[in-house]
Amino acid sequence: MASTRERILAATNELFRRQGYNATSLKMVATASKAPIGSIYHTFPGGKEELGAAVITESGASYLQLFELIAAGAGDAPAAITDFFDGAAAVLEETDFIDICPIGTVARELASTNDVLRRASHAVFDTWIDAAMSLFVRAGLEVDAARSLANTLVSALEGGFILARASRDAGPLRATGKDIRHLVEARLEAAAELLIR
Amino acid sequence: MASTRERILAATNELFRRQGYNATSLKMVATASKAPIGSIYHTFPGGKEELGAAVITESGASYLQLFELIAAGAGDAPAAITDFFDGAAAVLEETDFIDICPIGTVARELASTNDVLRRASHAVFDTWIDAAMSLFVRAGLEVDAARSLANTLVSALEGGFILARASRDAGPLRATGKDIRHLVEARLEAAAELLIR
DNA sequence: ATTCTAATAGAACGATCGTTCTAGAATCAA
DNA sequence: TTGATTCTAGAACGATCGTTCTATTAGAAT
Repeated sequence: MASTRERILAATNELFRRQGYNATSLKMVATASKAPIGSIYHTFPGGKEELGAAVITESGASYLQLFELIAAGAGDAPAAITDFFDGAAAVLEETDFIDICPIGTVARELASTNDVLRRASHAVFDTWIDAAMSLFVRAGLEVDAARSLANTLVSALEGGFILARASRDAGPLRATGKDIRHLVEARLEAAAELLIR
Repeated sequence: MASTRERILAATNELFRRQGYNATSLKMVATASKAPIGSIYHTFPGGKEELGAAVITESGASYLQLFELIAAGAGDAPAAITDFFDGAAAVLEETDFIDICPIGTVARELASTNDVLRRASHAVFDTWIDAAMSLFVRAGLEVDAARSLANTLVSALEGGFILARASRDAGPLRATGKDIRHLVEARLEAAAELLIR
C-alpha cells in the first residue's frame, strides 16, 4: 500500500480536480485517503494550505513529466500539441469530465486571496511554459515567439478544460488542439522561410 | 440608488470574481450589498444557488454586449480580437488582477458538482461562442472553422485569466490575443485564396 | 527489554456556513 | 385610514469548517 503521504496527496489531488480547494474539507481528505486527521496534520503541519501547496507542486511536476513524455513520443512539435490535447480530451471523456488539471482550478479560485498558493501555481505554470517554449525553440522558433505560443498553449488548455466541463463535451478541446497546432505550424513555416532567404 | 436586486447581483458578481462561489458567503454578500439576508432570500428564494445562477446569466449577457460593442468598434474581425484581449488585460492591471470573468471561475469550481450552475455557465459560454463564430463567418470563414476558432478564442481568454492572475502579469494575455489574431488572419487568408481560385 | 520518536486516532473547540424564522417597517390600493 | 402585501432586519438553528489537543499504538534504536 502506498505511504500515508502519498495517499493523502492522491486523495486531495482528486478532490481538488473535482471541486477545487474551498469545497474540499480535511474530513473528506481523511475519509478518501483512509488517513485520520491527526496523520494529515502530522504529515503537513501547516494544515490545509501546506497540503494544497504540496498537491500543486507535486502534481505540477508529474504533468510536466507527462508533457515531456508526449513530446518525446510525437514525431515533431506540432504533432506533440495535438497528441497532448487529444490525450486530455480522452481522459475527460473516460472520467465523466472530472479529471481536469487541479492546478488551474485552485489557481483561479485562490490566486487573489492566498499568496502562498498563488506562488505555487505560478511556479508550476512557469515550468510548463518553459518546457513548451524550449520545444518550440528546438523546432526552430525564436524565443519571443516561442514563449508567446507556449503561454497561449497553456491558456487554451486550461480554458478548454472550463468549456469542456461546462458543456460536457470534449470535442471543442480537440478542435482547439488542432487550432493551436495550426498556429505553431504557421509560425514555423514563417521562420523557415526567413531562414532560407 | 440601485435597486436591492441590482446591489445584491453586483456585490455577488464582484465576490465571485475575486474568490469564486464556495468562498463567498451570503453574509459577505449582505454586507457588501447593504442588503440584509432576509432581502437576499426574498429576492432569490432559491438561496445561494439561485443567486449564483442569476449572476452567471446576467453578467454573461453583459459580457456578450461588451464583445458586440468592441466587435462593432473594431475595423475588422482580427482587430476585434486584439482589442478584446487588450481591454481585458488593461482591466486586470487596473484592478490588481481581481477583475476577471466570474463565470469561468464558478464553472471550473462547480461544473462537476452542481448541475444547475453548470447548465447556466454552459448557456452563457454558448452565447459567446455563437457571437464570435458569427463574427468570423461574416468575415468570410466557413462555419466549422469559425466555430472552432470561437471556441479557441474563449478558451484562450478564460485560461489566460488563470495565468495572468497566477503570475500577476497581463503581458502574456496580450501576447495570446496577438497569437489568436494571427491564427484568425491565417484562416481568413486561406479562405480568401480558396475563393479566388 | 527499554526507551524514544513517529504515526495513528478521533473527540473537542470556537467560528462560520446556508437556511429558516419571526417581527417590524414601508408601500400601495381601497 | 385601513388592510394587505412587499420588503427589511437579524437572531436562531443544526451542520460543518480548520485546527488543536490528548491518547494510544508501532517501530527503531540502544
